[in-house]
Amino acid sequence: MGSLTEENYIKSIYSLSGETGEVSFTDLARKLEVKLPTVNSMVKKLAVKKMIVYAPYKGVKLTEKGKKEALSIIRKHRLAELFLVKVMGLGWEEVHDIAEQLEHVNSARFYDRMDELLNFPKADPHGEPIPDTDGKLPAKKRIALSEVAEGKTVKIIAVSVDEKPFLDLLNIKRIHIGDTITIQKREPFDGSLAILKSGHEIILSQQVTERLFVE
Amino acid sequence: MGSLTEENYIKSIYSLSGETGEVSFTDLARKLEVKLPTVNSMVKKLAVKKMIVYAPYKGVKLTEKGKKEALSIIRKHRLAELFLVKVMGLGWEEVHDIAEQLEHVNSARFYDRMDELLNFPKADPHGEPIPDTDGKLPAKKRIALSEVAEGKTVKIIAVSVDEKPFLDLLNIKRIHIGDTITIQKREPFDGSLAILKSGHEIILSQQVTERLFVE
DNA sequence: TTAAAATGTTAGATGAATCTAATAAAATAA
DNA sequence: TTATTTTATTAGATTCATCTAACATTTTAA
Ligand SMILES: [Mn+2]
Ligand SMILES: [Mn+2]
Ligand SMILES: [Mn+2]
Ligand SMILES: [Mn+2]
Repeated sequence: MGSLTEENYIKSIYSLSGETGEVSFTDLARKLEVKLPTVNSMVKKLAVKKMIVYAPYKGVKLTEKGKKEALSIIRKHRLAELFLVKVMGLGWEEVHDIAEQLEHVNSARFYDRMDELLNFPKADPHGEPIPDTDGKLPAKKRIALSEVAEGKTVKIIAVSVDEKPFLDLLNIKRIHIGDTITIQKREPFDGSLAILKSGHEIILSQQVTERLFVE
Repeated sequence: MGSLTEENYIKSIYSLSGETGEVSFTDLARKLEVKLPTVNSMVKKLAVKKMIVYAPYKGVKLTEKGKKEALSIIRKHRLAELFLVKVMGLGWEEVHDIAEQLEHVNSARFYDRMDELLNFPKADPHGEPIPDTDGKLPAKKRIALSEVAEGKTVKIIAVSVDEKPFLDLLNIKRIHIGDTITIQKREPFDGSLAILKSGHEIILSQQVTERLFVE
């Protein structure tokens, strides 16, 4: 484990990694809300610690060690979020900010007890999978609601954003993980969807449906 | 709220304050495990922030603002300890180190929910009182077991040390908060006590009985 | 295929929190 | 009361994480 700052860099690099695993300095700087030279010097430090591979003017990429570290932090974050919802009775829209702090708590006992109390859960309150202790992530295929054809009935299994404004909107629209919905109509002009949930019609903009995942 | 470092200074100054409220730089440096000049510069900074009053070569003393800040951190620490024991099922000997981290979590919701779930508790797992939201501390008179006369029957209400080695020893001796015990004999040579707890004799050194409080 | 734009790097500075070495003041002991 | 010891202060350096300004490289577009 490195410093809080290092942990946040590792986590951000992980979450920005796409197919190739390469992450640009510009994207990292935006995500972490720091300037480019800051990222540059931190990246060099993480390279010395063998958390990432780095060569000048190439992007940056996590090593196996770095990936494991990232998944360990993500595990703590997601366990904490679920614990805050299930045990402490907080809403799914208010747990992310607390989990951002709890994910840096250094105590295996604390997280092992959470895991036990939650009965070794597989997903967080936003439907995101919880990595196991070895850093294994149960990959589940999921489709964005924005890609689903009219007439289909699907179950909401995850949201890809866990920040308050988005989840506040879903609360107002009464959209939750586990809901079964039917796509009634897709508006060609703006891509918004009219969906049916237990008899009620709900209108969702494309910005929303792109961030809702179903199976 | 200041930085994590500032919070730890405030908390240490509070816990070192005796009658007068004055704390020496030397004591602070020892408690925080830093050198004297480090304390000196930090103290100046806290004085600017009106958390303490400071004049060169005088000790340092918390202002009302500083005292409130200290009690708010202590409240979080003790609520966390009790939560870890009562809700998460950890032992009283392993919660202090985790609470040292949790006390810096910035979230009123997190601590309000703890408080509710624990039913607005008055004391932590070590018998220490939990300050309320306004920073009021229910002062209870308590006597060190080392001061109690032979023959008396008393109830253990608190321990003044919550570090693992001490609590591990109490666990081995089967001494817990709430236990009723009778002082059988005080050994004049070393001040150790033979006590009786539900029929069993337990020998406790003076170093232990000084840190056990009864009523 | 060169000019412009985007992206990444280097140099040098800053603030926070720490240190060591030297010095000053206050408290204690001879 | 003076000398010694303890306690506190100052000066200057270090490490971490950050910044701005200037420069270099790579990518994209004219
Ligand atoms: Mn989250
Ligand atoms: Mn989440
Ligand atoms: Mn404690
Ligand atoms: Mn305690």
